[in-house]
Amino acid sequence: MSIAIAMSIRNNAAEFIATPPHHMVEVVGARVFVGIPKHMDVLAKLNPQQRQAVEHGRGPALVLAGAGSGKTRVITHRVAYLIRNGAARPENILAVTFTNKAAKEMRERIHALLGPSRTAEPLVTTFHSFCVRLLRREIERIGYKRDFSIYDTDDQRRLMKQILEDEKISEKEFPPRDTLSRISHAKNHNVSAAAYAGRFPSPTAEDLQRIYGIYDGRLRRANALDFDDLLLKAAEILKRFPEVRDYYSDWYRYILVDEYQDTNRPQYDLLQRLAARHGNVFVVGDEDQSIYRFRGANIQNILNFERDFPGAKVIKLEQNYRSTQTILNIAGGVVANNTERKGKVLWTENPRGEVATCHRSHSARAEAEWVVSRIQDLLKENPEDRIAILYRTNALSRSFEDLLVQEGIPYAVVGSVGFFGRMEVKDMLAYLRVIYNPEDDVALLRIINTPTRGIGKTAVELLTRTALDRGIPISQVLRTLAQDPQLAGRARGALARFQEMLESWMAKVDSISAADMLEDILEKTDYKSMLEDRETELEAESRIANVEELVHAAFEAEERGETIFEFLDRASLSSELDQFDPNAHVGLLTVHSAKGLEFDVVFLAGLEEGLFPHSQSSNSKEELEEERRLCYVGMTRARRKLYLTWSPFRRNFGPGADMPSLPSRFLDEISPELVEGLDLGEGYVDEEDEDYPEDTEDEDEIVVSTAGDRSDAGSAPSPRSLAELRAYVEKRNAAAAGAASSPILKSGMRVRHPQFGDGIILNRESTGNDVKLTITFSRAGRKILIERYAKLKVL
DNA sequence: GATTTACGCCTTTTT
DNA sequence: GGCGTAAATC
Repeated sequence: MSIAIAMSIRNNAAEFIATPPHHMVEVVGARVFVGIPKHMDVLAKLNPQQRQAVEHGRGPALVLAGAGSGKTRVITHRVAYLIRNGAARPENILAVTFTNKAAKEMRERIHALLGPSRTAEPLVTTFHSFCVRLLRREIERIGYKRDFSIYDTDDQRRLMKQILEDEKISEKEFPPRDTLSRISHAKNHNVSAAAYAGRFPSPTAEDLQRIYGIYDGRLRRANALDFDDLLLKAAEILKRFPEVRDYYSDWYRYILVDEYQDTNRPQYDLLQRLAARHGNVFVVGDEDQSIYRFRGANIQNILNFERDFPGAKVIKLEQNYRSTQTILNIAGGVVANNTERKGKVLWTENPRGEVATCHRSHSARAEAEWVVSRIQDLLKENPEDRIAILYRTNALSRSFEDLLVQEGIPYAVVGSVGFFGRMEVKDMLAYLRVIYNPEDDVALLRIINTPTRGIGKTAVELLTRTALDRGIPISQVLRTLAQDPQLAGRARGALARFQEMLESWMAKVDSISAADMLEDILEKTDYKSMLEDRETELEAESRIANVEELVHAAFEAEERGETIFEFLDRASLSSELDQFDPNAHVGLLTVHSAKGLEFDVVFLAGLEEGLFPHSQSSNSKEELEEERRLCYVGMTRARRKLYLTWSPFRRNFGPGADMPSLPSRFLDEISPELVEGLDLGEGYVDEEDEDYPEDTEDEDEIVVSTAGDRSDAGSAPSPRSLAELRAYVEKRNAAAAGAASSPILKSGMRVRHPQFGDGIILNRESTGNDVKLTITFSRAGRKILIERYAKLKVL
């Protein structure tokens, strides 16, 4: 019966939306947009166009906002304006972004505008997060249970591999990644499994259609949704249940959308339906920054907005506040070569600024050396600068990272596996998922023998086969099989022990917190000892620390009053970009992940034909235009100075690997007078090459002192792989942070916390590996913190 | 069942 | 060149 208990709806995970007040419509019905604004401060620092956008009344509006023109500013100010003028109560405003990072920033800025004493907050969130919230409340209408799981790409891949195996389909013929991306593509275009072959004819369409159908069926049976489903199912509910649509549409009277150029079909449908009752859709976007076509983003959404939302007001923001005129001219000159655009010309009152610098290197290594030495000079001159190295593909980060580590320059990188993507963290979360949604077969298979507990391949096959034949979840098969006398004793014993463990956790589902549950899982499974015998000490340490940090995160989530599902949802929807430290002085990231960010100085690296534009995205005009927009996005991240680097002799793989590369065509599209060093891009071999002997840097190889410094993170690195390199950096940083804040804390001490402010330690107790501190903060009240993670400063 | 070796691939990826 | 997966070993 434990399964039945676990399936019952816990807490009030779904009660995220307050009941709408009866007088809501009256509030909104008042004419609030005429007359003298009572709150000039919200409008004060806006230019006329921004102000016009912020003050827009009801009905659809499209703000075409060029790079650096105050896009976020317009949205945040408009939210504040609507609230201040009484046009809407905070809780009736919905602002949607694409990234958690953007949502967080927006929330903070709105908060700053409105001040603290608000009872309700506007809902500022991502599309996916919004859908999850809606689904946790409404999904039973379409036959799922409220405690559904969210399948990330890794889960999807596991499921797909399982399906291919069950169906005896070769992975060679239908590579899981590829197949999934086709399915995703279909979903992003609102094409169901049943309609697949009709809409996307191809020699393998029939097979794909079948696989797609099975995949969807399996998801449903696992009570699971993939990322695309989150949008699709939410949109479906709003379509099929007009009363639900009207409820949400009445509730969210004002809808604001950031980065509208990146919306896809399901997102568009969602907006249409949410706006059904009022049409108050205020979207901000820039067609020149549409760079997610490959993920289903439809640039037509922004190009056709006026057609789709009749009577839409269109406002252009063309004044740029970020960059120098030179940088704008460079970027503008490149993107002007595109045809699929509405056309904007950015201008700025900022100074003309320095010309950009183009530099050609004889190898990737030399490129990195040049860039890093420039960075050292720049930081010497302006230590407060924030500098970014941007590149088209993640593979390019390696040479820069190597050198930055060697030179001891701290940097932040997007592109490694984020916290919630770590194997050990995912394992732990999979345990939770099974406990809270026992139908989640993918999660169950992930942990059934992790750590190993004698449930081998044969046992697992028996389980999956039976589950498949009978159309029931594996957890149910497990219960019968664990008691089946026909099963060999040893296997049965292992299954029974695992089953009992699950049973005991499921029984506790309503009585203990996620953090306690995780602790219990760690203890019963002895998970940490599995991590202890890893190849390197460094790896084991880092993995164990991650597991502990997860427990801590669950603990903190609970402190904030989050439900277990809110915690799990956040884990599912978080990305490594969220962890990128925007205050780092040197940032390494792909141009894609740099969108929405800005830096004082930008190095745009790897500007070669085949790399940028990428050879695999140069097959059509559309693809090439997207590459060009990408280049535009990269260039416009820079405030003050832009560096462009390329190398004809980068080691590249695939066909034509040993051919020298030509400089990127985007370099040719820049007016020569705006860039120094461009002329060097003419040929790929010239006399200067003699000045660059290969591997001049051998003497820089720092010899690791061998005298018992194994635990010392200060020793020079000799890591082979990127992962090792990053683990090393992580440890070095942790060591530095630890050294800076290692005073022994005691009860009665006054401390300062970065978020909670000043407080006094009431109690300090050890619990196993952790030291828990009870602290009363004057501002934030009483909190319980883990000493290791709380970044406390003794006062 | 775990560890080792071989093979094949190789964009971007807000969620 | 390096990584992840898959068969091939111990």
